[in-house]
Amino acid sequence: MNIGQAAAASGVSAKMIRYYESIGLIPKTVRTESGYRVYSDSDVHTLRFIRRARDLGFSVEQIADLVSLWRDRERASKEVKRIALEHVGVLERKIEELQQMAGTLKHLARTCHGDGRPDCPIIEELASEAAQAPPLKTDAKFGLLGKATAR
Amino acid sequence: MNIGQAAAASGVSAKMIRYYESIGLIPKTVRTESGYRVYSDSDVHTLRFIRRARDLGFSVEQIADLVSLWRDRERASKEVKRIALEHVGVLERKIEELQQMAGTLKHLARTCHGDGRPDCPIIEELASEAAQAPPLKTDAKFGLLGKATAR
DNA sequence: GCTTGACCTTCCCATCATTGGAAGGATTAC
DNA sequence: GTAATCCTTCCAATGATGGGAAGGTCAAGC
Repeated sequence: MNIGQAAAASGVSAKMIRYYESIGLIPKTVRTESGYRVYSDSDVHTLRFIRRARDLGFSVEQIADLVSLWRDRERASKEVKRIALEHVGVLERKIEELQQMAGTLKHLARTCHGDGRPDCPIIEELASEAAQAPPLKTDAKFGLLGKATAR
Repeated sequence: MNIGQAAAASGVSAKMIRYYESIGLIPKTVRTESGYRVYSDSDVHTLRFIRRARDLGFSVEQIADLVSLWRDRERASKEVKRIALEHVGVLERKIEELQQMAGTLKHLARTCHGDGRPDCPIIEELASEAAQAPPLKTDAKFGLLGKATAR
């Protein structure tokens, strides 16, 4: 079948199939005389595998590992589990971070009238001085020069 | 002060300060004769405001709105609250999505031995046929042609 | 046989926020 | 004066995806 049909059957867009091929996640396919890519049911199966992993938030790099583990009949489930749990850890850290953000904002919104008055705790909090301005990445490769460099 | 000092004082990297200037999030600064950007304490205040909003996950576009609302003494808190709550909604949808992913993976990992044996429910689930392959975005602008186009 | 329309190809560009680096000029410390 | 550190602009890359142009191919209908 052609790429469009493989896309429809796998749920991975034709664009992405070509991209996955270009980065080596999937091998180069056979082509017709005129250059059309040709896919087998087995290829579609692989694409569907990839799509599921992607839907679970795995990165392309992780997916590459999972695909090769999938192909390896002798694999140890230990490795798969390790990748999965590592990813769970990443997801959970991200969740916590978002929850922190949402919590802060909800709290601020709760104390905001939300009417026509200009008073707004949300803005006030954002503008407040009481913030640590920690990990910085400036152009400077070393700390600030001297002391009274400011003007 | 110079950009490096403004960066250190605000927690926004020099790179990002220039970027924010280039996209118009912050106005162009005064320059010294030799072209160095010069920042005031007030500018640093703005940058810190921006950094906080960014830390709360607001997009640059939203931050631009928040900054202009901040500058507007006559603003209605209603608008600020609307932006904040809209963002909370986005965050919560994202959280739910990630929780779904993490939940599925944890469930799969729980049923995986994680030892040297090749049996692995995680891989099996990813490879299973039982998946809907719905919303697709192919190159094709219309559905598949005819019926027996495949070869 | 020829047109038409849907499909395929490659190539480039854009996203979003951020970082990295190169090449070169300015300033400061010593 | 020199070296270290800062600044400048410009270009590129990230990750995964979509948009679109320019052009070739295929199948159907006339």
